[in-house]
Amino acid sequence: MRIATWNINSVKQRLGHLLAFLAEDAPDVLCLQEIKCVDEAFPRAEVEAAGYNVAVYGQKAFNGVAILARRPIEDVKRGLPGRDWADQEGEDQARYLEASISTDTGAVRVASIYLPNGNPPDTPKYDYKLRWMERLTEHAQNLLTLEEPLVLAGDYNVIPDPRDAARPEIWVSDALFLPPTRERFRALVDLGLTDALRACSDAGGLYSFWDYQAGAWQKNNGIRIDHLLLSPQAADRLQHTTIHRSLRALEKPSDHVPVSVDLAV
DNA sequence: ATGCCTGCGGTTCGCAGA
Repeated sequence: MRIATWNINSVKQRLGHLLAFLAEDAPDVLCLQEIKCVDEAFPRAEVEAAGYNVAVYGQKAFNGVAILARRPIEDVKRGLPGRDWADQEGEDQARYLEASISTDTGAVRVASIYLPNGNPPDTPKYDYKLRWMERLTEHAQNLLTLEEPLVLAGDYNVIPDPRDAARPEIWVSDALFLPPTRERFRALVDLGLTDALRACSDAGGLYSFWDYQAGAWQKNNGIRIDHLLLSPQAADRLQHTTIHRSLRALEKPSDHVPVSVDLAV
């Protein structure tokens, strides 16, 4: 089965691209981030007509995550345990959605993750990012005790390694690449998770995001920040990881492209 | 050194993103 993740940067602006991707690539599961709408505004009818079930955790204007799946979506959980950290206005941020997807050989647990950006680093936004990462790690530790196929997929807003940026020097003071960020990402992976792309390739130049500004796409000035982290039971079944680069060349693209894994289940 | 773009809310600008 194919499980994909995509920061779509507004599902309303990108509905055409979304339906085309579902039709042409036909992933079994698609985790979306930055849908930027409330639950009621998600284009559920169009996505269901394309053959997908939908689980949404949205909010007004910002953030928002969803899980689309051809098979039934069960045991849906909105937010990290204990509710998400409140922002300065006291509202919860819709950044984590988890569910179980049935397969012929058992269930796969999937999470759609939109990890906080954290910039600028000398502000509470960075503290929020680091604490969110610690809460995610604590939750992942609990999920791993289930010893089931698990895919933690999403926009982590983390550049794990210098080879994951075309120009690492411009990110050295950025919340996506600062040592505390990378250390916490490493701590998450070190629980026993596998970075699916790195299990398939050691190469540089494999990016999932290109900024809209300054011709980043045309210069291939990209970074790899969208990741699928696999439990041992999922990693054992990993066949392939794909970065769907061509979507960045479309008219009115998202600044991120989908990344997918093929699992032998 | 700064802004470069894009989406959103709400109004022609500010905020957020990365």
